[in-house]
Amino acid sequence: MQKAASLKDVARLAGVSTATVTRVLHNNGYVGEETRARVTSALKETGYQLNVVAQSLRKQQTRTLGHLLNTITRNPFFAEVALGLEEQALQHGCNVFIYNVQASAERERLGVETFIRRRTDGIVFTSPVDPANVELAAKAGIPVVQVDWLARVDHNAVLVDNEVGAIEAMEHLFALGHQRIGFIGADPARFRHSADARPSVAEQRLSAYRKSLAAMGIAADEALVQIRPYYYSLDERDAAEGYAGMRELLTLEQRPTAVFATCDILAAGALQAVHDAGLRVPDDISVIGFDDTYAARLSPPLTTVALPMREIGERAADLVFRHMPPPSDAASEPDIVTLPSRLAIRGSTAAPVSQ
Amino acid sequence: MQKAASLKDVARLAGVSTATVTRVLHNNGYVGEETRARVTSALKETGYQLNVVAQSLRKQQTRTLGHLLNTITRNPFFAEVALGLEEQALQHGCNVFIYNVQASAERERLGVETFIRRRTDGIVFTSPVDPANVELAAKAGIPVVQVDWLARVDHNAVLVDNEVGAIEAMEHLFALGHQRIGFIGADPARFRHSADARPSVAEQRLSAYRKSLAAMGIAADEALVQIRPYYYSLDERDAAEGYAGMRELLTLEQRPTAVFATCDILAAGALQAVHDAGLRVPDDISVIGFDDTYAARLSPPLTTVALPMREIGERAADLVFRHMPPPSDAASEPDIVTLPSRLAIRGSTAAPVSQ
DNA sequence: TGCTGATATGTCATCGATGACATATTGGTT
DNA sequence: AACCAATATGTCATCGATGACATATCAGCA
Repeated sequence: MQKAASLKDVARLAGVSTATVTRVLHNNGYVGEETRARVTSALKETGYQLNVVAQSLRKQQTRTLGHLLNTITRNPFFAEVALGLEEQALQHGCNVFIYNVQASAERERLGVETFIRRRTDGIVFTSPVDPANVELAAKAGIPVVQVDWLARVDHNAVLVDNEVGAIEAMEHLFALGHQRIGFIGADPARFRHSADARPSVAEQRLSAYRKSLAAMGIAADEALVQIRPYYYSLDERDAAEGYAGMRELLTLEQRPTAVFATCDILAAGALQAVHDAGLRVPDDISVIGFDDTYAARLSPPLTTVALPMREIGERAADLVFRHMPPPSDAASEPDIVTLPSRLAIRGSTAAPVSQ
Repeated sequence: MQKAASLKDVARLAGVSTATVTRVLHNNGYVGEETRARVTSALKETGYQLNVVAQSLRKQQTRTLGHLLNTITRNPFFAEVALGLEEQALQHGCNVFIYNVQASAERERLGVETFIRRRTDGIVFTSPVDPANVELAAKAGIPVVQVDWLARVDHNAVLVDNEVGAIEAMEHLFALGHQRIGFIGADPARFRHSADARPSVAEQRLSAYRKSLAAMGIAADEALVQIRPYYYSLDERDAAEGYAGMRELLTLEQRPTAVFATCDILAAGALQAVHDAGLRVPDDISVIGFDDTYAARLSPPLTTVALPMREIGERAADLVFRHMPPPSDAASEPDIVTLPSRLAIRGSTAAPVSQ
């Protein structure tokens, strides 16, 4: 409960000046053998712990990152990103401030202002809500990194190529022999930010589905495309949408032999629908998911497009540090890193029964 | 990119002293009508943002909490707690530093020291690894709150009554008419911290299972108790353990009509085992889980003991603030808050088929 | 002897905000 | 006229660490 010792206290105890204590602490400059010993023992005795607040003020650097998380309640994807970010920040001696934005542009703005006032050395936006807020941070001179999605290419970003991932998923199904492939996904319109913004994740996955079919010369059948209202709530609501989507597909006169769901929760709901219809996965119908949230790793195991979540966070941290002043060399140009996804083949996909 | 304006800059622009600017900023003391206007417009013009670092140094208060998370990779339980904590901290104008401990006592110590150096106003341990680290923080005079588990009762804590929760789960099964109830759970021995420490979560749930049976006058049958090695990894490994545990139970000559699993992932694996054995839940066998992670909310929906995760985080924040200096009144005594769990009855439990 | 460079240590302004204190100007009261 | 309280604003030490700079000592060398 005694207030913490300051440099001055240590200096007094050791009978030296504060400058000498600093020199011992950081092991630079000249310090006599005997003096060093006295200071060291004084440090021990007082239980001195550096005051990082004072240090930050003096050095004009807080060794702190701000992480704006667009949680949309519980999203394991983002939690994993946060972990990677924190891990990597630690490597650089930085700590991370968490700020849950909850899909609100207003809260996101508050978060940015908080971080500006706290003089964080960088800000990471995981799924930015409003591009204007990214701009706000950048204008304050703080290095900014966007994760998962970006509206424009003016700033650093760590992305996943959703299109490639989706195409690989489709090609996996093609390779197994599927031709009639259903789609269950979120409504892209709900996630469009502005007319000139880059396509949303939902849009990318849907368009990749269409492109894949076209590339295979398979005629598009809109009856196979189930666009569902929810996305990213990641609980029973979304599972229910996946369930409903699959139900629709199963009632088709000529039902699909495989279904591509744009996220694991939708896929999980879809699996249940198959099961409840008295059919079996993957014998009667294959299901493939996206994201590799651990919903995919439970039972039954789901084939899915795995995103390197941890690594995304790590790379985001790296980008921040590359752009911290003084900007390392040419680091004034925005860096855009795109990481590959990986197809995790589990038990929910197999060759179709020949008809 | 221009460095941020300071109070002095604003003062100069407005032609007043820094004291006056402070008064305008915090709206206290006397400020003339016309002066206020000049200052206000100077604030606007410079885009002034308070330097919280300097403020913290001066006020000897950082408005910052440290959150030590014993993640053990991805645990949605803790993520939800973190959210509640952050949310509530925000209400008090505080931001939260995240620190992932990854089950390492050494890393936990580093985290505590980091927070001491950063002079956080409080530290929350979610599932502390080593009680000594809690002590370390407390000795530095920082209010400490333990979440989920505590070794001794010397410090504040927010807990859930695992025993009551488990008993309610058992009583739910009894009420449905089950008598022969299996158990699948973690090995308590793996989670014992020290001889004199309070029982671990795993121990509490197991002993509640035994007590419930005894209270009903049902003879204990150790063949029904499946103690499995893993716990809290929350991925396919744990699901596999649940699967294996259920397999064992199903091969019993007289198999249980219901199974109590001490976490949802074990339960999820168990469900799969039932399914693969050609049996149906809940028709042939009931399964009940614990925690209400969203593994329970997918498909098929799982009856489970729901923990108020968000609220746990919120209460933890409250406790920190109650114990921040000056300690509010009698708040020098440790506060131990125990929150109730809630039985979330979903589709995985039903009356047994009469035999 | 006097000079140089290496070694050793102290002084102090600085980072930016705060608030106690001092000072100055009112209008109103006895 | 003298005084007081309310109003208005400025001065400056302080929080703690840092590092530029000044100073001091000493060994080695010309």
